[in-house]
Amino acid sequence: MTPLPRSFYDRDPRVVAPELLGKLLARDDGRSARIVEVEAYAGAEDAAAHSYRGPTPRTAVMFGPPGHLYVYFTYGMHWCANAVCGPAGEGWGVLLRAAEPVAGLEAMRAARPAARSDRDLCRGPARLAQAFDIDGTHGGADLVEGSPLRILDDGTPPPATPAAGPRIGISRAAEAPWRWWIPGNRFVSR
DNA sequence: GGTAAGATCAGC
DNA sequence: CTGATCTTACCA
Repeated sequence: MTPLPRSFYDRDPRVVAPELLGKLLARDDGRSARIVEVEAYAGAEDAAAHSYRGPTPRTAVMFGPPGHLYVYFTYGMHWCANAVCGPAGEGWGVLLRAAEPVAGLEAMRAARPAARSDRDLCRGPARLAQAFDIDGTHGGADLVEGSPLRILDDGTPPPATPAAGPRIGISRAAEAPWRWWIPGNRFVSR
């Protein structure tokens, strides 16, 4: 159970994303969930990325050092979380789209009263953020040390053959197959 | 200064 | 399928 080191994140998000499958998102209060679905966003070469047109106040964290959390607010009500990747300045990141709850389910249920079953606790990027009580205050949180949030390696390897396909909910660069998930996993959002 | 679209979700 | 709800970024 060791936190992923900074070097893990310091690579292209299209390499990092599939390797994040099977890792554990964890909070210092005991909540943890196994990551089963992710999407890569590739900065200046990716028209679907928030960072596509360069840094803005909102996306500043994406252009900072890797291994930090880029949290954004969307649709007037939802927070979503990304792991910043690559060298500072690239604007690369991996959106955490879905996870399988492992521990601290009580706290997740309390954070997500709308969830109809445990399957829905972390099934979708905004649900995942809500289950972990992630919001704007966690923008820039260090996933390696010094914040309540971590991504841990418990020895579970990523799938040998992850499923891949187009990303969800975007209109530009909609063809790029930069979404990865654990094949057959029931906690994947789609 | 106005406006359109948005890396979504829940309920009908 | 649609309404909710509001921030950001882009354009005039």
